[in-house]
Amino acid sequence: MYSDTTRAVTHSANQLKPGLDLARQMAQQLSQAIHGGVFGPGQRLPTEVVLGQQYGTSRSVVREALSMLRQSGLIISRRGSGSFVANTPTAELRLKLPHRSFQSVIELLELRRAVEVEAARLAAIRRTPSQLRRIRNAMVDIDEAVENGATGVEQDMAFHHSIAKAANNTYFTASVNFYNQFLQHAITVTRTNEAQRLTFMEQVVAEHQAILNAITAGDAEAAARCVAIHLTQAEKRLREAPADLFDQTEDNPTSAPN
Amino acid sequence: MYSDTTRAVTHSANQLKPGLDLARQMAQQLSQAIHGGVFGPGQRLPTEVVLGQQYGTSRSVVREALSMLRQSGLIISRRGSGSFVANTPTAELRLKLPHRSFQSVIELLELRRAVEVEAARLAAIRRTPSQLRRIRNAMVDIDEAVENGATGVEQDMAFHHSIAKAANNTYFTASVNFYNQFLQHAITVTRTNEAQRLTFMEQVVAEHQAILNAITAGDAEAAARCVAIHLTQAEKRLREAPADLFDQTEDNPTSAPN
DNA sequence: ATTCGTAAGGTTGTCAGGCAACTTTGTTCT
DNA sequence: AGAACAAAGTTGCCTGACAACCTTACGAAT
Repeated sequence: MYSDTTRAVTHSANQLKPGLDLARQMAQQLSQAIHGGVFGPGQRLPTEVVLGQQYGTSRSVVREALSMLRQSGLIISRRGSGSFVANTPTAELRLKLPHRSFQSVIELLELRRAVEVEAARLAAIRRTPSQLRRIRNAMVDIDEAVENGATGVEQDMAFHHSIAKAANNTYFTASVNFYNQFLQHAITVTRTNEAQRLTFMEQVVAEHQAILNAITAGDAEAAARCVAIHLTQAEKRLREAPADLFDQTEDNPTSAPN
Repeated sequence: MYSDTTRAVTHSANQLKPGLDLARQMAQQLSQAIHGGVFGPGQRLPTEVVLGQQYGTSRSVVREALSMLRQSGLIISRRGSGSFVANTPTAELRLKLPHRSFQSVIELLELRRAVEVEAARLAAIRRTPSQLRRIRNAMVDIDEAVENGATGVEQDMAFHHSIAKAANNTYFTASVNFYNQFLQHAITVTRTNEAQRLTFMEQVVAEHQAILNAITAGDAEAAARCVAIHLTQAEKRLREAPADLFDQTEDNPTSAPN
């Protein structure tokens, strides 16, 4: 039954540069092989010994490489049986985030704008009535929270989340959740900018309202435009926030030895 | 200088249930210790041998545990020096994706369009001369690969990667790399659609050329438009690919032994 | 013929020891 | 004091081995 895997040829180039990071190289190649379809979902891949022979490394390296893929959720290993490609492969986007650096927040905002503008465009077209209701409710929640003296940041996140969900595309919601997790701090900074708090909140409410109207009307282009404006303004508001709430250190050679 | 770590007592309970997943248990405990502040950012943790003694395991288990933490971005290991707690925490976006399902590929393409359109817009404005050269080279590489009978998928990925890089925003490059990892298979499917291979490639080349021209000219809106067209067309080409190259099954219990 | 048990082989998890490459520290020489 | 050198420490990688577990095949009993 396992014979088909044994005849699996050396699946192309398994050259490893002898220098360093042997395991990482191997993991990368294996990952590519899996994503490239060389090993289908559920399929058993060669044993650790065989992999070691194919790549010309010892079993230690193979094990560490497999360990990486395992932790990435790409494969599942079972003692006595073998390592199998996961049936629902997962991929991870790992971001290093000095999440107090001003520049990194700006860059993250740019990515957020890219994703949420498109999300809004799709949401305007695809939103179901109940999804539209959820968006509307989320907006009300923001007002409520602000009136109660809260920053409303959480509710703001929920608002954007509801829009992403209305796009009816799993990846958009996952991405938006991911980004916002880290923008939360930055936005909180903006909201606690007491000097301009009221005018800021007025702007935010108006911009949100415009987005909601566009999505309600089913006007995709308008929705996209409104979100773009909203996030551009958000960036502007962030730039006007007190700078000392961020770490200025772009790179910190002492704490980050190469 | 390292004396403070050596005097580090057995930092609480390092009991491991002897049964299974020894490395995972150890990684969990170490992770807890780090998050709990036992090991501060930048601090060196005990050597692998010492850890093995403390936890009563062999160095193999220690190395696998550290490998996990390393891949989680929690620590950084340097040969000859030791393993150190990372100072910049990382976060991960993890997507489960039935990567052969047609619908999921379409959805992923939508997200890709969102990101890469904006990336192209930024690239048109921010690209340095050398980055522009890299994009141009990547395009040439595609032609070359195709002429040599290859699918050119890898080179295509490199092309889009170079554009993302020219946006000069870390998060864009990371995201594009992330998405493309999974679209590689799908695009390979399209490219191996022999029936329409030539006409497809002609289209692709023309679309790439248009993108390059817009970025070269520094025309942000045109660049965005061209990428949007390119990816919309890519989706169209994908839809015309033989359907039997995908798994229709949303979940496949036979190939997924629990 | 089918079912069950058992033995054999294969595979991952863990252990043990060792060497090479590299880094850090300490010492000696100028 | 500064530079060159020696020594010890640490991770990356290799080799070999055994235990726990799974899979398969074969034979015996029903």
